Amino acid sequence: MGRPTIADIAREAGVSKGAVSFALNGRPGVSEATRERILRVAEAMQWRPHSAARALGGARAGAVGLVLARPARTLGVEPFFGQLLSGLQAVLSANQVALQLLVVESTEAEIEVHRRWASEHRVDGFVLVDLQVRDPRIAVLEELGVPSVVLGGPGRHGRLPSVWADDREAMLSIVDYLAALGHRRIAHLAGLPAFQHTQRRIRALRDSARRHGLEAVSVPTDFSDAEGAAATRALLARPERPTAIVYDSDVMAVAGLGVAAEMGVSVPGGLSVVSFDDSVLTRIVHPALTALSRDTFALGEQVARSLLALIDDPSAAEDLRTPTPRLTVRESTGRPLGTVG
Amino acid sequence: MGRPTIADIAREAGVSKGAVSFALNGRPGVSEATRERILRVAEAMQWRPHSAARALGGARAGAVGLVLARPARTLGVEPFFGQLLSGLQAVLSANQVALQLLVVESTEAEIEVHRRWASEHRVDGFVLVDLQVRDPRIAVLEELGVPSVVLGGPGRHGRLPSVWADDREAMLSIVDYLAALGHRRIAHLAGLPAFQHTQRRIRALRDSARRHGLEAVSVPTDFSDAEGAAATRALLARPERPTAIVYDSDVMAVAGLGVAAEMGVSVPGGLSVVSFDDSVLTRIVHPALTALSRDTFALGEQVARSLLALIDDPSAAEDLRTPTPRLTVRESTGRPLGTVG
DNA sequence: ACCTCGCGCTAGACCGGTTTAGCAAAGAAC
DNA sequence: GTTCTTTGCTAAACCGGTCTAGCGCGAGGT
Repeated sequence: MGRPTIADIAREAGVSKGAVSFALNGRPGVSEATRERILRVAEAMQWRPHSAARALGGARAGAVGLVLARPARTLGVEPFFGQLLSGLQAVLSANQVALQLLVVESTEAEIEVHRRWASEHRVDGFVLVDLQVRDPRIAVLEELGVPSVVLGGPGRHGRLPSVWADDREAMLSIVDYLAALGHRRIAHLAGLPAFQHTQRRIRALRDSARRHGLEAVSVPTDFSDAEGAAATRALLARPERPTAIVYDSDVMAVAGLGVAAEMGVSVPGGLSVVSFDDSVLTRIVHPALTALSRDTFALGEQVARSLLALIDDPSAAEDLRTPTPRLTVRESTGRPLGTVG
Repeated sequence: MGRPTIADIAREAGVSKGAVSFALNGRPGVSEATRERILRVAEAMQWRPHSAARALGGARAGAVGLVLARPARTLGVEPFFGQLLSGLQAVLSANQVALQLLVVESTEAEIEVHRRWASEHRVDGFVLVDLQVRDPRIAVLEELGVPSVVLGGPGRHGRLPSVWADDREAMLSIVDYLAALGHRRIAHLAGLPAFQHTQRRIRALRDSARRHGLEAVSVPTDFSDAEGAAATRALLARPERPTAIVYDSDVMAVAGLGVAAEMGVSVPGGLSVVSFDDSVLTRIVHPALTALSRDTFALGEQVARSLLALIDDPSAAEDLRTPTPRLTVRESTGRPLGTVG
């Protein structure tokens, strides 16, 4: 005999299938004595639910989906996703919910997967990341009616609830700090312009620079180390080069650090470097990078909690703001040369 | 009406459920004309299979499992896993197979998840990584009878097929290269001693050093940047310090580079640095690191292909050797100071 | 004594597919 | 012309759960 089914347990315990189902799911319909007897039998026979059979009865699939639209080979460069995944898992697995992960090449493919998984009843909900400026995924997920949580905000995300951190405030704190050190020309190596958070950071920098009365420029990139390095090279080659550069990702920041070394620009003497993302990367390089620290693991946990709550009660959609990232000052920032303390 | 079922299609096309099933799965039992009519109707109604219903009939679950036993917060530090995941996905998703991912804290928990997923019929097979010296997971998976592929070898892995690269050969090529440059004292910052590949690399270094008649020492670590840095500091503080260090991971290598800078040891003049793993990390630091390059993405693809083949035909278990990693020389290695070319 | 209620349980429909047994009609073999 | 095969299809069982309708029974109310 293969795996025991509830029918086997029912026979063994001398009750009906229905009674077994009630007992195993802790719902009324059987007496306490019978319930215990059934549980003992189930335990003895090492019974486990068959997830497909459960999902078939219109119930939960017991899994949530995360689809990443990125070029296939670039995943794993960003420590961010590893951290996020770990956080998601910590909460999901505690609730016996599995995570279905898929990496695809484009947003169109991602939407197609959303449709497929939803209609195949493979998942109970989705996590949406990399929110774009006019994100086509929002409407599709709303139409599909699958509970979904957006990571990012507070921009437009339709009726889907989001979990977000205030990166505008974060950018302001960076500029305040650099201005206080005496920097007057700040560059910003931004990420993909299509992302909402890229736009928010660019705007925040512009506003803040105006208030402080200093020069600031944002250069969009594709988040890759190659573009980060190339853009840094271009900036440092200008006659009036910036005394500080803010990088939107730690990979670009490290690449920038390499370029500075290559061009003989000392850090932080000749150039201050700030990373908008913190990870082990920022600590293992030399000099260690000043960076915005946020608890990505905790962020993942929060997203998972929000999604599970939404699945339990689809009417309870609610945005949730997480703590604003704090600036961790390390060795890569200082007063620009020529400034007297 | 909700999602269309094959019953709806059958009614619409004027045939029975069975005929629809035959037609949609491309198997004999219906005429070509009927098949096309059914396919057109299914297309028009936007029918999608209900994965749970399929899995229930004793058929495939349409998913494979990957369980990682690591401290929750450390995932994402190693670019290796991102690459591996991408490779796995590329093949799996082309075959409409999903990947169930879970990160757990210990090997015991990992085994428990294997048991649960297998008995819940959630997955059709498993990918096993981080092969240990006497790995308790092997026996469990063999007992469960779930198709599984081991990443790593050629050590003991029972009757489970494995996909592996020859890291013994790889280590030999590193030592040959360093010896040719004139190095006579080589250190090796190894990974966790419990891993099979750690042991193989340590043995390979010892054997090779003996043949070349040079001094070599392996220091075990936990793969973390912290231990990598600490061990490097200890090595460089010795009176007779090594002129070259081989790091088992790129994260440790970068951390070691930082320590060298901090202690005023020039690279590659005072110290040559080699990383056993290649990723964007080794290229963005300065100096760029000489490293063993293997195509981790392709490795993931191969593992996925092997697993799918094994699921299709469980008797076809076969080990598969992938190309030996090749040494990519960059700027972090050179002749030791005091050596005349 | 009768009706009502709630409890504890059973029987069986149901979810959406796959698969098998079987049937009618047409074609082939003798 | 009868028998055997093959083709194309249908009906229904089946997978392993969930869930609803309903039944027998003892307790409580009148």
